[in-house]
Amino acid sequence: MKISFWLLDINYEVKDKGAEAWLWGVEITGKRVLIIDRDFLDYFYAVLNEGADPSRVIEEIKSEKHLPIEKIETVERKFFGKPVKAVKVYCKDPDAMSKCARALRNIEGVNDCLENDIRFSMRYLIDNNVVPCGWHEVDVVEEKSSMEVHVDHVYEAKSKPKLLEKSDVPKLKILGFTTTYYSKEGSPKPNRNPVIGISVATSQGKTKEFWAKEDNDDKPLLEAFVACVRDFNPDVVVGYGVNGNDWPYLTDRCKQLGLHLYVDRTKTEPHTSSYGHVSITGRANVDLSDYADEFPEVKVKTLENLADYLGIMKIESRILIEDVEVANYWDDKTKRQMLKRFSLDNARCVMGIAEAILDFAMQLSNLVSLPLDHVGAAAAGFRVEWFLAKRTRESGELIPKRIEQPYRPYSGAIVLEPKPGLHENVIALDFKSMYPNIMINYNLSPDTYVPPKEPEPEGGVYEAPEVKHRFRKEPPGFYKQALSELIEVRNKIRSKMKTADAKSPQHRVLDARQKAVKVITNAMYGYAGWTGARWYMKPVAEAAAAWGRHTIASTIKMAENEGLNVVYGDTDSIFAKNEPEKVDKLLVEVKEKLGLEISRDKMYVRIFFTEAKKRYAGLLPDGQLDIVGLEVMRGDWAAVAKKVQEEVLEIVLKEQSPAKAAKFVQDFIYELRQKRVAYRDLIIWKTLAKPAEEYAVKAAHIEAARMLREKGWELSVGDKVGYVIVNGAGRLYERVKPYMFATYDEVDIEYYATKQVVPAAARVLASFGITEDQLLSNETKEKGSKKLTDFFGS
DNA sequence: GCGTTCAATGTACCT
DNA sequence: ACAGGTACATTGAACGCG
Repeated sequence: MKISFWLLDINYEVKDKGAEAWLWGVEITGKRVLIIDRDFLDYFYAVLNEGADPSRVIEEIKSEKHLPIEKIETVERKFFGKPVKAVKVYCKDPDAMSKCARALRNIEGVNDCLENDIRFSMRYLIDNNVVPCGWHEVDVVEEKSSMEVHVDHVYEAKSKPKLLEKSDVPKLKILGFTTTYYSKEGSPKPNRNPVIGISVATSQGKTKEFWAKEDNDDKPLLEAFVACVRDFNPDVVVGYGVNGNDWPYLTDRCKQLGLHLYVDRTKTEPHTSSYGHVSITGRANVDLSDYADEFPEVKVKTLENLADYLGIMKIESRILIEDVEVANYWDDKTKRQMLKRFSLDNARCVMGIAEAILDFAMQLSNLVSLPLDHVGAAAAGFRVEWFLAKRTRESGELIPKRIEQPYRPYSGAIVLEPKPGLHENVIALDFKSMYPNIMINYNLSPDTYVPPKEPEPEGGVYEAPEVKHRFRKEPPGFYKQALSELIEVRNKIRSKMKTADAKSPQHRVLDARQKAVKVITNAMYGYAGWTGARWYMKPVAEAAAAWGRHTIASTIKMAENEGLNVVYGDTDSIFAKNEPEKVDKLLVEVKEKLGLEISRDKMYVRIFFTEAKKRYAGLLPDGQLDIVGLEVMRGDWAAVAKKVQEEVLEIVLKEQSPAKAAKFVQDFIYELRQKRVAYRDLIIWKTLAKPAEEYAVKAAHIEAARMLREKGWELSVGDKVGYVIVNGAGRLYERVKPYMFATYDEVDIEYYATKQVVPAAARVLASFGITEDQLLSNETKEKGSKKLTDFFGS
């Protein structure tokens, strides 16, 4: 029987007869299925020394009778572009591969063993061209089994699944949840604090709540939650921060209570796996917090903030409850309803965010071939790496071992000194995908690099400016092939998108896919220079950067020769006074001489540069401000300062009246001193970037974190701490309090005036001769006194 | 002993 | 745990003074 299925999850089971690949999927009919493939043998390579005799090595391997080796064959492969002979060693037990590889490394003639570190599931996906979140066709027979598996059919595969062109996504059942723990003081711990609530929302628009009774006994609610999951039988389970918090907590708590957290499709419990994600067999467990980085505009990445940003639930419409307050809300019967509402709303937010993110997540999973539950947890470097690993099947490249390389810095891009002040009518020109195109044009790749001592190969080399690294022109390298394909695929998707209705599901899927392709394309250069990369090759990254510098420097020269006035530039962009005919000519000349495409990007009616690089603000034709690098864009300044600076920029750019802006600042400071600004606008957020003991100096946010810990609130690396500066003497770090522990009365308003609002405003206004002192003086509030406008006009 | 100076530290941003 | 280039606030030790 032939069936078509969409691959949701993969795992493997080791049985006496060997390992089985378990493919979990959704049939085209909508049936949920498990397909078991018992016909795949895991393997690794023993790479031979040059000139070694393969048959002798094979004899020796065969003599190692104690090793669970099933089959051996000689093969031709490539390693960093060089042809090598290797012995492919098949093992029945995937878990014994590393042991085998270690033993075979000692055999004479064996240079090294490779790919023993590729896990069975990934091996299966790569070798058989089976792709997560993709459709396949496979021959199967129904399995007569007594196994308790929560799907419509269990099949045994009678062929290898064959990838289909079909690119839609089946209708999936999604379940989102949030939890509430009860702890009077400090972070909840599974060994002492019960789960008092779990709220659930599903893709079918239903919600469910499980709350503890008066005795706070969580056993019944946990049992009810498990039953709810099994009953709904979702394909995808989503939450926010679930990999690090909820799943470990719930698993541990259930263990304490003697319960089984059987939320999967077999009867196993959630378990931590690759990249720290939690695996739920037969379902895709997706932690939405893994995708928060896709939204850099959101600075403090809480569920509430992300939902607000995505327009799912506006924060103003909500009652927010801090962790510190949860127990109080629960204990106070008059407030308990608010806590329940808060939790349910959060579950709805989780479902809303899932709907916004899952398309992208599935396309990313499909593109790089990491299962949906792995791909979010995998860092950018690993996503690129698996994308490349997947391509070794065609290229015959062996996958290198991961070797931690010593860090060796190299020079990167050029940033031009901006011409400070206001400029009218400026155009930004930029190279699209500069590094990827450079890597393609000059065939920069780990397998095309020609080390200095090697003679120039036939067919010639490209030699990078300044750094002089050489790369063979032919054949096309591993990176070039991958990048060309990515760029071509993205162009195809984008042209296809134009023919699809912008609101159609097809358009959504295509847009998600082109974003996934873009992310991987843009990360390839960084990957090449990452010391943790399997295909790390510093000369590749260094040469790309050198060609980038050459490109932008040449472009500036051409622009100036053309008579254009270049006012700024960074890496792959230049900003110039807009003279359309000259720009037209430049675009053509650059393309001709450099073989790279530069195009018009943003047009600025007016643009303002400070004296610093990477910080400017421009007025766009539609009236929007484009603010870059300034305090407005930063997450570590109090909202008061950011709001004032934004208003100042608005006045300066639109009305061209620094005096009016200065007046606004003075008035604002008056309001600030009257304590009329919202308390939350005074909070400063900073990330804990390392463990407490590793800090060499004292600092405000570290001190605030210490105070939280003292009260039992656990913080870990990567967490953001919100604090305010309070009245008192001494260093800044001696006058800090976590914002939930301080009151408005304690706040040191003068700090916010002199160290937040005024510097942020002065960053802009200093260019117009307005000093911090002038901004701080409140003389405009006194009747009859001279106003700044008297000095500067309006 | 005290105020000033400046390199080091730490975070977050830009492309 | 993709790269390097950059700004900026704050700390804290070195420095200068007499």
